[in-house]
Amino acid sequence: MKDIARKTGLGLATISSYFNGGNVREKNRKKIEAAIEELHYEVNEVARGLKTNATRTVGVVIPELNNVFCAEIITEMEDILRGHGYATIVCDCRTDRKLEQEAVDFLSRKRVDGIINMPVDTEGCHLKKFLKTGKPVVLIDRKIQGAACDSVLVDNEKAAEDAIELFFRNGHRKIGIIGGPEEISTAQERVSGYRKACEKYGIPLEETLICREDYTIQGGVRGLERLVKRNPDMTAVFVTNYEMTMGAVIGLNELGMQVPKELSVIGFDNLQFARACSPKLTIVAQPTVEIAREAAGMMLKRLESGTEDSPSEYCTEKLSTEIIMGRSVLDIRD
Amino acid sequence: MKDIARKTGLGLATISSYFNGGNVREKNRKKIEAAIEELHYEVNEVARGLKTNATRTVGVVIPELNNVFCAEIITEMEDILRGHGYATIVCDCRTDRKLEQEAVDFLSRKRVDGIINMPVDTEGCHLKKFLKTGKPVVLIDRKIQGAACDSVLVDNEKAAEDAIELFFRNGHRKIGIIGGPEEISTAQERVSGYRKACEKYGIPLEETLICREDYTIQGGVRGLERLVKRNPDMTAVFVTNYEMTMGAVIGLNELGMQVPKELSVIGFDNLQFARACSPKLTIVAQPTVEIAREAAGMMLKRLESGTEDSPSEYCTEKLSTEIIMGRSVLDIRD
DNA sequence: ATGAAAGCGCTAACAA
DNA sequence: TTGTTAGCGCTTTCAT
Repeated sequence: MKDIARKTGLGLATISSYFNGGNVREKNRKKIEAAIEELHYEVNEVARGLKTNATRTVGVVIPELNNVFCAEIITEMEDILRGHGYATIVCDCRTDRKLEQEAVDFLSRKRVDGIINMPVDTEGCHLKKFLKTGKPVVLIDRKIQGAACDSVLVDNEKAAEDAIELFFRNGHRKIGIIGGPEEISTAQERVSGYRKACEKYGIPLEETLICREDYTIQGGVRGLERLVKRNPDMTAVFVTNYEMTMGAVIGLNELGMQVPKELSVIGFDNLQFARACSPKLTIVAQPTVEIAREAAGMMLKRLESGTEDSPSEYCTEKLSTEIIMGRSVLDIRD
Repeated sequence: MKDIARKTGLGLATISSYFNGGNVREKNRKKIEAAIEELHYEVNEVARGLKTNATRTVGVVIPELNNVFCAEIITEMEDILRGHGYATIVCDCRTDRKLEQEAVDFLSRKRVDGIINMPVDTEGCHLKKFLKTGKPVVLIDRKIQGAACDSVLVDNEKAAEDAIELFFRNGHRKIGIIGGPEEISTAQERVSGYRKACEKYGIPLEETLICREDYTIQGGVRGLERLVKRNPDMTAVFVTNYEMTMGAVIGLNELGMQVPKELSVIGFDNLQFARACSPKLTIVAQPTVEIAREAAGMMLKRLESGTEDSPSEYCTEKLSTEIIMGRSVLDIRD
């Protein structure tokens, strides 16, 4: 910047003013532009960030980048944030608490203006230090009890209830579920939705029909094999996230079982994958785009409302899922 | 930092030295640590970056985050770079040249130490300015003619030839191909590999068997429908990337066609998806982990070799693909 | 509308 | 080993 000041004979303040939309005389504007061209000048955001104490960057911490649900949300959020002049730093913590803590600390040292997080640590310890800075945090997908921040969630109990209801209406009474890890709130809710629905429809709860896996493809394969082996009379299975759904389909495939003749299936998320299954898979789909929009919107609101709001009014948005019909649920009513 | 200097009665340099692994007397080390704790101090990487003119951050620019091939590579690269103390800023440019240019410029202003890029602009215009800074660039997956940087590629011609050879050995002579966009080097190579293989095996080339789509799921659906309609006697199809493979499977599904009885198929990438198909899909798989390792390794080498190397010795690594057998290729020899 | 000067939080060269 | 000091590139009063 000094160079361009020298070249144009102007003061530093004028150049700075030029870059920040201030008033600069037409003549000087031209001169500055010429100098920029000649010197290949490019603003140094590092220096600007130091001075203004704002990096116009938001950090995103997620358990797995290599996960369609996360990837879809991030893609959309990034678009929106970029549209408002904010950059995004994505950190994938490999579903590891320690790496998650490191990611948040790293972003904090990089002085991001806010963090959007799909938490692995359900206690939220990793966010404590960052929250003390007064900068905003938005949680997505999983809640943390008593966290001082906004959240965007999905009605997971309802999602599971809808799936069980669909099975019930088609005559199923022996319905298995491949649930997620005990400590993740979405997994708790989906399994409790299953339990409540069974109760509601008078379906006897059998613990052998409930299995917990780890939200991975391999987990889905294992879960399906286990359920099938333990419950020869089971007629339907509900799988509670996308990776495990893919795993369950692989398992059925490798066991040579026919869907829906031998087993009815309702999966989770990823419409395109559902379409690629034969027959087309019926799924419960989460509104990824809306989740992203909502989260980005909340973050921008905090960021742009100059001063921090009163810390009491943290809001929690709960979105609805939707069943997308395929042909993987057999009507066995006689 | 000043606060902790005041609190401990030490000089700034001592504190700085403490943070940068210098020698600090045990007594003072203790005092500093106590002060850090008390003040919740955290290094300001923005300031450090300004001073040292090195952010220990590498930028990654890719066409789509929401793409398994990209996501797998990024996940692995991030891990490696993090292990060497480098952070990663990922920019998804939505397969848009303008956004790609903006992403590179953004990273440049953020003063990243290097950029890893899977280019959309095959001319490489977007990198020109950044390359002038003398900082390293590593290209992955797609080459750019005459670019002053390292590249990690895959032997795409060989990949296509292997697929066609497999079809040929199983008696197929009417083999369709769903190719990618004309301007992308991988797409060119995969189609030219197909042409060369046909020549080699004496299979007459028919232009109606070749269709070009855009590497998306919808493109795959369209391509498959088009090929099937135009070539009633076609017995096999080779699909040249993962998204289009999924699309082709969807198309086959929705057309109610049996694989491999009515049509043999070889897809591309994503073993898990191939396993989920029924029957299991035969695919050509790219070595994503190796690509990531190689790219991260090249970047680290440039970054850590203090001074820039002689600009002549840019290297290009070419990795091999592998066929993973499924049951989607029918032997029609009589 | 423009210029001079202070300072953001840190590192590094030099001196003690 | 520790302290002093200058300065990284920018923004921002406060004068002019």
